[in-house]
Amino acid sequence: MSLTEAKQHPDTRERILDAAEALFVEHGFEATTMRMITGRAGVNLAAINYHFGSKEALIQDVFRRRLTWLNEERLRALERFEKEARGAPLKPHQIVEAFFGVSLRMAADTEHGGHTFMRLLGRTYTEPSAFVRQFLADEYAAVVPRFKQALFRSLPDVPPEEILWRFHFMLGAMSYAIAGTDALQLVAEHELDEKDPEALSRRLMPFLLGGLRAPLAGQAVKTKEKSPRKAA
Amino acid sequence: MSLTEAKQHPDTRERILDAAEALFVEHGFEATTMRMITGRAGVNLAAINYHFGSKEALIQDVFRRRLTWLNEERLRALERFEKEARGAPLKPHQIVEAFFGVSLRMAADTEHGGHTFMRLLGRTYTEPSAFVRQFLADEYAAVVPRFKQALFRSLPDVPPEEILWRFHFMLGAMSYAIAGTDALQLVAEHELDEKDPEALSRRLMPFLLGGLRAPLAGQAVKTKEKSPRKAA
DNA sequence: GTATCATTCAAACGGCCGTTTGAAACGAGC
DNA sequence: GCTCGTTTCAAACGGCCGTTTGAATGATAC
Repeated sequence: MSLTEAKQHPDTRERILDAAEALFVEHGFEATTMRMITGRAGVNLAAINYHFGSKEALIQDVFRRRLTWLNEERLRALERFEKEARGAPLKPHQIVEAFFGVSLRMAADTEHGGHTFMRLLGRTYTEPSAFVRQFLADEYAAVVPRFKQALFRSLPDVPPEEILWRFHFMLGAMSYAIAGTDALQLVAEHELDEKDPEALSRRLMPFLLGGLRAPLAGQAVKTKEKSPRKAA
Repeated sequence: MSLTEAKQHPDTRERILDAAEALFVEHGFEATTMRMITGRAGVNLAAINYHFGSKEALIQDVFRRRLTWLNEERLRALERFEKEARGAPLKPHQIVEAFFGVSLRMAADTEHGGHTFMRLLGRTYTEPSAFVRQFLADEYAAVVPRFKQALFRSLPDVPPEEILWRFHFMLGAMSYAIAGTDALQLVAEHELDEKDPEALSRRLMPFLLGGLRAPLAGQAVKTKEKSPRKAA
């Protein structure tokens, strides 16, 4: 009874997932040891293998816990817009909003770990480990084709291949934006004002749309001409 | 003499740097072991500690070997434009060309390892390891303020803070673009055509410029609503 | 109480890590 | 030839890795 003063164990699994998530962001998968995780979580070393089976399985569960919901939410947002449109092609800003807006909203949640997770996710797109990449590919299998198709319909004048590249560029911009302050300090030696995450969305979304709808590089843009400002 | 048929050792240091560079891209710093590096380089395990002192020092030398030149080249390109301009502010596309064009040109060099290095560099912006981040900050100390100043002058109507963020977004887009095919396969399950690196430049530069010059989010760009939310 | 199941624990396992060592091999100058 | 400084080599070092074990503990139902 009174022997254990703070020993309460409010779901060992969850404590481990939280600790692992934070440590993976800080140090990466390989550099994060089981002893670091269990130490931070305040549980026994063997708890990871007992509850998850292996370190690899733990990594996958860290992603599954939030990524499944995130992708479902992305699809729900897209479908909401498509319902509104009644069969008409969506506007680019709607598609961008459905995919990246949902992500940024999760990144804005600093209370329940959404921010930490989105940083991890951004870091992981470039993660080379084979099994992680395979895992991500599976998790995205349901959502990516839907957004590709929506973009193709939305921008019929842009070659599909070009659209895929720009989608990729947008992913990169967002990931850096969220992984954020770390790399940013390279650019701005002093803290860039607030952590206000809604502000990030206000900054990032125009950039993404500007890039997505930029004129194609059909011919050299370099000439002295005055870059024909095309109105949307 | 004829005893050694293929034993020729064309600079052990260089062989180690090449092997390490490639392996760091594939597996990350932590997951790449000295034995993997020396094995691939065909040199003795102790050679790394003999020639570089430690694994950490090797990592730094891998970067120094190319990054110093890259940043000097970036500065040279910027200064060339500034000389042309005779004191007038540069055009955004010139600044972007000076910074990112040089990078993309190095990424286009698949013969001498420039491509491998740029992939590593992109991966490393999000690298959390403290000493790597500190090292990068030092290496960029000479070049970043120059480009910041050029951008501020080039876009006097855009708040400096906004410019820094957009520079950051551009960095992210480029890094993903170069780190490239790996994360891209998430989006395009089949190979995206060529590896032609000049094509990447043709695709990326319009995107970057479109993002950089996108209208601010001050007011809604879209006709529908005015997004009355305003705090700042 | 006793039996049953899930969970926690301290301790140990083999294996690979980055690094060090001392001797062997090499090469240039004489 | 020999010397001397540089480079390579096989072998070993202590230490930490992810995982496993078997016993202790807790909770639940009878």
